[in-house]
Amino acid sequence: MQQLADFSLISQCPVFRGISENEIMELLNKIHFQIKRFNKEEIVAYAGDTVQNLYILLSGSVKGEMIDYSGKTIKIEDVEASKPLASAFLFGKENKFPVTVTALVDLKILAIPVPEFLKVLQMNTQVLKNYLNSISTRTQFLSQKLHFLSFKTIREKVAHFLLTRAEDKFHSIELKNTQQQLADLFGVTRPSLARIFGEMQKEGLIKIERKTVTLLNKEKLNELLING
Amino acid sequence: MQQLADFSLISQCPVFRGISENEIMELLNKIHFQIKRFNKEEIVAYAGDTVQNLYILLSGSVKGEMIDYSGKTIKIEDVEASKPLASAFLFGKENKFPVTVTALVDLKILAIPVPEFLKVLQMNTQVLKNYLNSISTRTQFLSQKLHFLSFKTIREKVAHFLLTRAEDKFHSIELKNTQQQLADLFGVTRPSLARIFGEMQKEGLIKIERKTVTLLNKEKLNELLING
DNA sequence: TGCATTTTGTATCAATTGTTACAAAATCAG
DNA sequence: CTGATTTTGTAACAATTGATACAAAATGCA
Repeated sequence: MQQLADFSLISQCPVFRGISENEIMELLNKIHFQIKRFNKEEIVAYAGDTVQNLYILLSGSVKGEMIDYSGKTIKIEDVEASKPLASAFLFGKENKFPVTVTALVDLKILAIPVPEFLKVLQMNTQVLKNYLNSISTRTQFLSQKLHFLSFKTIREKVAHFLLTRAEDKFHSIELKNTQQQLADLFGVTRPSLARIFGEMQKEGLIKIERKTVTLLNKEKLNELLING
Repeated sequence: MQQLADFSLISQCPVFRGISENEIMELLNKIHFQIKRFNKEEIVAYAGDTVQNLYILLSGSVKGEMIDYSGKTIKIEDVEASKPLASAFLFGKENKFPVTVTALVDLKILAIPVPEFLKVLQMNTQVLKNYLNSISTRTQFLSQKLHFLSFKTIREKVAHFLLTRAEDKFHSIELKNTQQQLADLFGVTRPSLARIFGEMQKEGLIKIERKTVTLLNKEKLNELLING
């Protein structure tokens, strides 16, 4: 009975999405795995530990923390059921936990050893696709974020943001965020962003009315990205 | 004969590393693939095209370029035989060429359709491992770079760099780069970096002799990362 | 409508970094 | 060793952004 509930949870995990509970049962019957239980506050994995299993949180939630050189901990992120832990760190050169993982409540974790998970990937095309899509999407997200961070000045970030939003043909954009939210997105202060908006408006690059931004000179906006 | 030369090239590609040419022949016999030829200057793929094949450059080299809004092109990177093209963009939400790919010389490309490549991944554990390792390593590289960029001031970057290099126990580091190279790594100018080194030395955080940096106060260096 | 709250525009000053320049120190080749 | 080249230390000034503050404008709600 307990097992049945688990399978239903597993099917909600991104890695097993689109697969029936019966199929999941069949798959898992063919491999070795463990269901581990942790009590609240118990440490699930230490930062630096080699990742030897795919861990899927079946119930409860965990926090990820980094430990600095003086021993203090800094919280990084929370993960809730039924998501995998460190799924981007199963393979590759640095297949180690980037953070120390601690149970926030009593919880259960499905642990599939990497060699067994490889078998699953080879047995089931859907799981293979799911996993490849998941880590690829993550890579692409990081790539975009990195590209965005490569713009150093606020002007460049704004120009890139506006040109990306405007696509090819359109010349006006509806902002759905406040300046504060945009500023957070760009990693700058709100007054600094407002200053740039004001300057770009004075220079005739854009026109701002309420929440609508009109691009008056796409060519010059684009030059901002290239030259500097 | 031509085919044999190709297989030898394929075996040097990261995705097929560790697999004998015979095995590669057997694998490829079971799937559909194409060997495409492009003339110098011919466009292999346009930015935005959906990536529908795994492309492996068998001979020659290509350049990747982005096209900006005014139609100008900016060179991004070159790829030479026998590397894959856009291998991180076969899957995921944005499985599109991030750049326009142009042949630098006459060249040959092995094109394996994604569904066929999935079959290869399921038939051969080594290829599966190679591919997972390759995109995971890339993700981890991007993660680290992103983490590094999250440090805003030069002081933070230097502190993080020094503490990471010093590991846990050691207190001195041999710099193997010039200040100029370090400055490029940090994305700052050389005089700015030198200024920070000077300041940190005056404050008693570090001591610099020739190429040796001694960490005099790890705790304070660490505080730089937390507080600011 | 009228009032409270949120958002925006703007100003001033401080902090950080870039730019440019130049000389001292270190390294290298002959 | 010596002279040429590279690397480093440092200074003065400009440019950019952050921090803080405050009023005007917009928005939301009773």
